Amino acid sequence: MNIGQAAEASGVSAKMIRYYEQIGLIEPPARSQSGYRVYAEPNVHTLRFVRRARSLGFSVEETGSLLALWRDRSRASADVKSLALKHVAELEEKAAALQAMAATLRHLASHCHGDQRPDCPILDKIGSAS
Amino acid sequence: MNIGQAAEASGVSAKMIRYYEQIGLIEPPARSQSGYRVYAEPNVHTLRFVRRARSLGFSVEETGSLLALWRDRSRASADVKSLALKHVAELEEKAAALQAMAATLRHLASHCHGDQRPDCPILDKIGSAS
DNA sequence: GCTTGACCTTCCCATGATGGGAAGGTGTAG
DNA sequence: CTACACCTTCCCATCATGGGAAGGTCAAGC
Repeated sequence: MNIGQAAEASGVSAKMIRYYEQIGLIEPPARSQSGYRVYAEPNVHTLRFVRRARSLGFSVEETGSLLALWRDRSRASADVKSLALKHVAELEEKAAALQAMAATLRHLASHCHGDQRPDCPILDKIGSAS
Repeated sequence: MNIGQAAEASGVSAKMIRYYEQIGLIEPPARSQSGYRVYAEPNVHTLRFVRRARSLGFSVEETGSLLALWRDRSRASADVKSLALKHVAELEEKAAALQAMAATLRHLASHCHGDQRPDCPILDKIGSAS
C-alpha cells in the first residue's frame, strides 16, 4: 500500500503521515525499491489511532504518550485514565474560557441597537472598559 | 512615553506592539531623535482597545476591522452588532466542539477501572472505534 | 516501445500570535 | 565615566497543517 492509499484508509493526509514520521511519532515504514513508502495494515491501524486521538483534542505530543501506552501491554489502566482525565480538565477549561468570551460579547451586543445609528455600546466598552 | 511604558500602560507586550505595527494593525508612532518609538495617550488607548478585542477572542485581523469601525464615527451600529454576533457564534461553536471532545473522553474514562490492571477501554476505543 | 497522467520523493515556504535572544545603540543615575 | 536599564533591528522557534516546485516512478493505452 502506498502513502496515498494509507491516507485514504486512515483519514490522515499524506502530508501529515510524512510529518508524523519525520517527528518520530510513527515508525518509518518499509520502502519499495524505488523509495516509495509501503504501508501494511498495522501501520494503517496506528494511523487511525493517531487520527482519533487528535480528534479528541490530544496534541501530537500527547498522542505519542497515548501510543506508547497503547503499545505497552503491561501498563496500568490508571496511567491511561489519569492522562485522559487531565486532558478532559484542559478541554473543559478551554471551553469555559471560550464561553465566557461569548457570554461577555453577547451581553454587550444585547445592548446594541443594531440599526443605522452609530452609537454602539460594544465598541464603547471595548474602548474603555477595564 | 517609550515602548516599555506603553506596554506597561496598555497590557500589550513590547514585542507585540512592534508586531502590530509591523503588520499594519496600528499606526507607526512618532520616533525620538535616536529612533526610539514615542507613544502618547491616544496610542495607548488604541493598544488597550486591541488588547480587549483580543481577549474577547477576536483574531488580529478581526481586531483590525473593529478598530476601523471604532474610528469611523459614521458607521451604523448594525455593522458592529453583526460582526460581534458572528463572532459569538464562532466562539460558541468552538466551545461546543471542545465540550463534545471532553464529554466523549470523560465517558470513555468512566468505563476505565483506573487500577493496576492493563485493560483500558479508553485506548481500546481510540484504537478501534469508527 | 513510447507517451501520458497519476502517483511518489524531498525540499522550501506560509500560516497566526507569541516569545526568546543576539548584537549593538541610547539614556540616566551614581 | 561607568554601570545598568532600556531601546533598536534581525533571526529563530513554536504547533499542525497545507501549498507547491522539481524531479523520479509506475501502469495503462496506443
